[in-house]
Amino acid sequence: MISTKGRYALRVMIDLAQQPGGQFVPLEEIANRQGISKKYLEIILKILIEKKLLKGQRGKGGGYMLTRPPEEYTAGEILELTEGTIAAVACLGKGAEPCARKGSCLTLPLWKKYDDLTHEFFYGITLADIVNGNV
Amino acid sequence: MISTKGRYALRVMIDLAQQPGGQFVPLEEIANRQGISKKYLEIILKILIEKKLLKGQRGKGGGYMLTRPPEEYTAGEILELTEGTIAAVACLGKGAEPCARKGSCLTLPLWKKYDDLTHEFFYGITLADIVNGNV
DNA sequence: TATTAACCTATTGACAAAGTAGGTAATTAA
DNA sequence: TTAATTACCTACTTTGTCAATAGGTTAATA
Repeated sequence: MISTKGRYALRVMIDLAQQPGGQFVPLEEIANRQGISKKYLEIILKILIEKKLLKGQRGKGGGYMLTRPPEEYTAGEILELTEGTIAAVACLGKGAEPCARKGSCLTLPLWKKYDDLTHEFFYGITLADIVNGNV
Repeated sequence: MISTKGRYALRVMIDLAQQPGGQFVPLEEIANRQGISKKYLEIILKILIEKKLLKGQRGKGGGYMLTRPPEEYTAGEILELTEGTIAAVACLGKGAEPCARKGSCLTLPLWKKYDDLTHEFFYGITLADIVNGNV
């Protein structure tokens, strides 16, 4: 299940995509609009900056800004970078230790198929799609 | 993410579907074959019995047995009954309290679409499909 | 120099996941 | 009738993550 981290991250990115581009938006504005605690948002924005999805600027007139146009972000990218993984089962997660039953596991094909489906779905949707109501 | 509860439940159901029908299989056998602790399996089997997916019989010659033919169980049913829900986000889970942002949430359509996709996928696969390698 | 606003480290409380422990009740075979 | 078998039941523990809070530091601007 997608946690608040990923869900809030997506909402923040959408929020920023809806603001006039090329200028910084303070955290406080985003937090107020989205109804999310400022302190908690900080943590999420920090991740998004580390992953180069956003850039930040300190001091007066500072805030946060997208680093690319909205059509160049996918929902999959945002979710995977904030959640760590979007795999449905642990054995398919990033950096999972190899499962001993791998060769004989009858459920593995099922999880693999679902995993592919999930990735195709979320990586096929851009921020622009969401903002423009094409989803 | 699907927890061990749901994943083990699915494996147990598959295991039973692979045994000769019409006779009880002791928990110990299942646990040994699947490499799952007996005590933990008990908890999972208890749920499966409450939900009528299995029946149990005590005493010598007792054990667990499917209540229907394998083609009449879906993966979705097994996962949803053991996990509680297979929704990707809390606001779509079973018995979720209504979200205040529901009307204006741009991410809701995304989650809803993924939720539909997920349900279609798992409810479209039967135990028989899995056992017969059709997945 | 005061204000704004991002950045940083640490801590907390609540909860669930995953599993353990030890006993009780029912069924069958000797 | 007794012993063996096996499901069933209640309670506990351990570990970890989620979600958030608290309080301070650095950088940029007016």
